[in-house]
Amino acid sequence: MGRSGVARGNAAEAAIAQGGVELDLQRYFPYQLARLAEQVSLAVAEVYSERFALTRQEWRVLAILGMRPEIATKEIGPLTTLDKMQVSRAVQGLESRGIVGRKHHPDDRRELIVSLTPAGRALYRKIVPLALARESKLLEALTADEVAALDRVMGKLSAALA
Amino acid sequence: MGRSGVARGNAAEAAIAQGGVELDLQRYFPYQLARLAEQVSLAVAEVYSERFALTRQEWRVLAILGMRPEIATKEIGPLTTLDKMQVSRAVQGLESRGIVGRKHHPDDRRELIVSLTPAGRALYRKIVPLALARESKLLEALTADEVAALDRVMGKLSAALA
DNA sequence: CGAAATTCGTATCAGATGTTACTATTATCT
DNA sequence: AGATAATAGTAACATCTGATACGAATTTCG
Repeated sequence: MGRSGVARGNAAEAAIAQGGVELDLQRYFPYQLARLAEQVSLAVAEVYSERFALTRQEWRVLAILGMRPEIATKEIGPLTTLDKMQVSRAVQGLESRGIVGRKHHPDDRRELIVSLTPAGRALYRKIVPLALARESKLLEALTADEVAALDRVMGKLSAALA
Repeated sequence: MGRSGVARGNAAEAAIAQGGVELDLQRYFPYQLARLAEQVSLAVAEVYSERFALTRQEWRVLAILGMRPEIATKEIGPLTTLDKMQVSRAVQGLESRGIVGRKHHPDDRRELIVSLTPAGRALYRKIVPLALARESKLLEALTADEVAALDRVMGKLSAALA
């Protein structure tokens, strides 16, 4: 029988010869995923960051507000995967630039209700088509079947982790 | 004819009635991907962070060193997707704990050559099986075909972005 | 050869981020 | 009701991170 390690690279073989297991970072799924997510994040950030000076957190809050005319601050976290401090800072940033307004909930004065200002809504209308176009451009690299498969598998993985 | 927006949710319909396009963050691919990557990153960080007090950057450098007995610092960045400052700090952190050693390149004293110490190699041998097991556990949620498809599609997307 | 430019790695400082603790308000429990 | 606990949001502090600039070593080019 042939010696072991025939199908592996030299480094792997060397590691195994030393009695160890080895890990190829380039083929390690968590690393691949982190790298891809970083690339995509950078590509998308061009849309909201460079042209509109929004942070990623502010952009997420803005996206949520586009669908919900009014929303309690405490609801934003779960919807955007931001912690409450990140939400607080993002909303403050948006408010300081006149993109959102805040008021107290009438029945619970601890809560703040956030909504887009007219300027905020105008910004939203400008930015969303660009963001959607960027998404389309990214996914153009794939066939429709591949996009569907990716979507399904990512959902499955995400659900398994939750 | 029915009015438009029949197949959409109320929020979408409301946005469209206002003449705007809308974006559902939960279904926006870049957000889904970022969220999944974050979940996976946290799951994997349990392995190296909690038990061995390594940062993500240090873990990546360690992973590279497991395959390359010696490596120039300047090569680490491209292999790990870290910038030179992150590499510098990660290597310093590893050195301060006796996990790696450094020496000058004999023919170019600007460069530093990094290698695992015996303690570093022992750590590597302990940690890699755990990291691989964690990867397997994550991917258990998928069928073999799904894993293959995911790998292929991620590679395709990543290549298109590079 | 010797000045200028380039490369490698790091110090330094500014800004971003996470953690803890606090204030204000409301809910709960006796 | 009144004390106690819980919740929403933020301030304050410590830490992490990124950008710039620098010193040391080497290379390039006049």
